[in-house]
Amino acid sequence: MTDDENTTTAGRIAEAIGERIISGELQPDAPLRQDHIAREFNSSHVPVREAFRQLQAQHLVVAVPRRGVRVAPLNINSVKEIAEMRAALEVVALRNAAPKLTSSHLARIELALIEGDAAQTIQEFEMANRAFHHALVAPCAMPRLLASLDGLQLANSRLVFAMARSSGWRPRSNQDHRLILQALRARNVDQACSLLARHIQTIERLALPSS
Amino acid sequence: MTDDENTTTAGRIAEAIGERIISGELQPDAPLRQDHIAREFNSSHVPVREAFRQLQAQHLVVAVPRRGVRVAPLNINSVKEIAEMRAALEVVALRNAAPKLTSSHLARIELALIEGDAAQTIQEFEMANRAFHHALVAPCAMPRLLASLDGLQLANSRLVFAMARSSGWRPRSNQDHRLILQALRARNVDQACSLLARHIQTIERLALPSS
DNA sequence: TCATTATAGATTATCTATCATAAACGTTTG
DNA sequence: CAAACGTTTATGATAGATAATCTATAATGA
Repeated sequence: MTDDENTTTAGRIAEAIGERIISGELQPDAPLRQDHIAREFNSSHVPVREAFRQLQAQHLVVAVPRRGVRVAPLNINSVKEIAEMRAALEVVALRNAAPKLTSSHLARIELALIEGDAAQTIQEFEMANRAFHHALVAPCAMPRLLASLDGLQLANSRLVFAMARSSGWRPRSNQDHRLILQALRARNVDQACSLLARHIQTIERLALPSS
Repeated sequence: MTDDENTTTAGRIAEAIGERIISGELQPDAPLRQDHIAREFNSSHVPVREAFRQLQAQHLVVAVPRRGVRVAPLNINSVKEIAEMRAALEVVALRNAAPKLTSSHLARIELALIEGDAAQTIQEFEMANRAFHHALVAPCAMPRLLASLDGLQLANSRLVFAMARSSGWRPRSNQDHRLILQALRARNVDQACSLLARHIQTIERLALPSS
């Protein structure tokens, strides 16, 4: 879904470790020892180091010279930061995607919406959520922007999983998504963008109920 | 200024190659052979491959499996893409930075402005330009957003250098920057944000005078 | 004849295995 | 508490193996 870098050993390792970090299987600040990982993936330390550089660029690990890499810490401030970045960038993307939206694009968006309704676990819900937002902006044909948004979505999922782990989780409504799709079907781009921005802020508010 | 990853060999190589790509010394689509670069930097291929992964994350090179990496192509569409991303993100950053701006921050912004006025070459101008925009948003204390903006600034510089190479360059006015600083001194954040967004769009219009 | 295809050799990316060095860490002393 | 020592670990070098790609030449067919 995100990247098909699974052609090289380094890409495979980066993808596998990245998934573990996002799912929470690897805890924040956990050290990643390169020869342990190399043994696990039946490789040498060279592709492992390449994978570390890739994960570092995604902000999933932090590297300190001569002390290796650790899983990136989770700090509550990044919830707001990521939400603000997503709100700003997804609106730009949607505004560029809207004129190119075909009925097949709309069908794909609706499919993600329906899958979100059917989600029973937080993992299923997050997968559908990512699919919805991705389908919404994919037609904009701005590769750099889409790559940024993919990274922000992954970082957001990591935060969602971490918070669900401490606060529990119950199925949520997709009413926001449904209204956005309605606005797009009505060709009301301004409303769709405004709903999208507000929707992302809402997610942030769910995360920080006190503020 | 951008990153102090010069503690490791891989970081040094990535920085050096990145500068060559941005300056235009390395042409788009030029192949980067890992053992040539290793010889040049008196290293083995291991840190070179790490540097490639880092440059790939910055969109400065593209890698195709089993065929190595090449300097990323320059396409005219990315001018608009980068301008839109910068406009959206810098406004977010400035809005978060404004409440924290001290007089020392304002002095640093003004210094970059004055250095831009004194710039005689496009290299000097771009350096001052980057310093201005960086100083403008740095106090927002949003590390992920600042990293994104740094990458976008570098990509923008690469496009500016490439276009100057074909169309020539003459010193430009910093009137936009001056007005933004004035608005900030007057604590008029809304106006500063609006001026900043328009300023970035203006740069895009300079790049594509036909549209 | 000309264009296309097949083939052989050279180049190169990718990765393994092993080793060397130095920094960081933990433990045991003085 | 602090210094010394051994262990662990990151970083990188070196050599070599494999396989994919590229180039140039030869062969084939229209």
